[in-house]
Amino acid sequence: MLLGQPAPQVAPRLLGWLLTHETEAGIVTVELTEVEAYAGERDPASHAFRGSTSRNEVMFGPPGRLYVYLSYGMHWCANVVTGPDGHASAVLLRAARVVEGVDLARSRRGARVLDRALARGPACLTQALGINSSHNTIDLLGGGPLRLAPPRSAGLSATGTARAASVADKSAQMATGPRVGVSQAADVPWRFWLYGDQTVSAYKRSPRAPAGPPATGVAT
DNA sequence: AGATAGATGGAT
DNA sequence: TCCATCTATCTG
Repeated sequence: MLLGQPAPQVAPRLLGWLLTHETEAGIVTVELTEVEAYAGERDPASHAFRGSTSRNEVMFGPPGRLYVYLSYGMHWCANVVTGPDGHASAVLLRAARVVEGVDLARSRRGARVLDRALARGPACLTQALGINSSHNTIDLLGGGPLRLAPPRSAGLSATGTARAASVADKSAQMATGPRVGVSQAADVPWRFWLYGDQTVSAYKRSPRAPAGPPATGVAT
């Protein structure tokens, strides 16, 4: 199972995956275009670096669950928990394209927000989907109102070969670079995004990060 | 107990 | 560039 692997391995493969939230107001589905990997206890930038707390507890559980936390006291950010049960790794969902429910997403984000900016940025993404703290620990693979699924192109017959072909296509357009807003371990290229995609958030290096490698590079 | 940095986004 | 103002952690 893909999500049972460490976050740096899972993150690039989640590009193009679909996240759907169905509520009484309607359905919004997004296609992930930008993610970041956080490797848990061994990663100084991870919320789990200093062990389990009431906030990050879900990260230590089984993969496929959602970790929602409050950022800077006002924004919700969402992660997909990865790795085996007991290992706290997660993938932060940074940006996505709204592919279903554009009107509902805009009603949550603001009338004048451009389509491509509806879910551009981790907090915008959760707002467009209507995700908040009440969704923390939800199983994204459990067939509930909030679900994560592979790209449609990967398929109706979700065979290993079909999925592998889709991932290969994605990797051709994928770029990697340092994580955004992270001062620790700023040298690891654990941000992954679809190269040239207009829904990817603008790059900003942490003001405290040391000088490092170039911000972007197309993956080979 | 108080200070502060942080996986931010939007207005000025 | 500044503001809003939650959490976990560090400092006195």
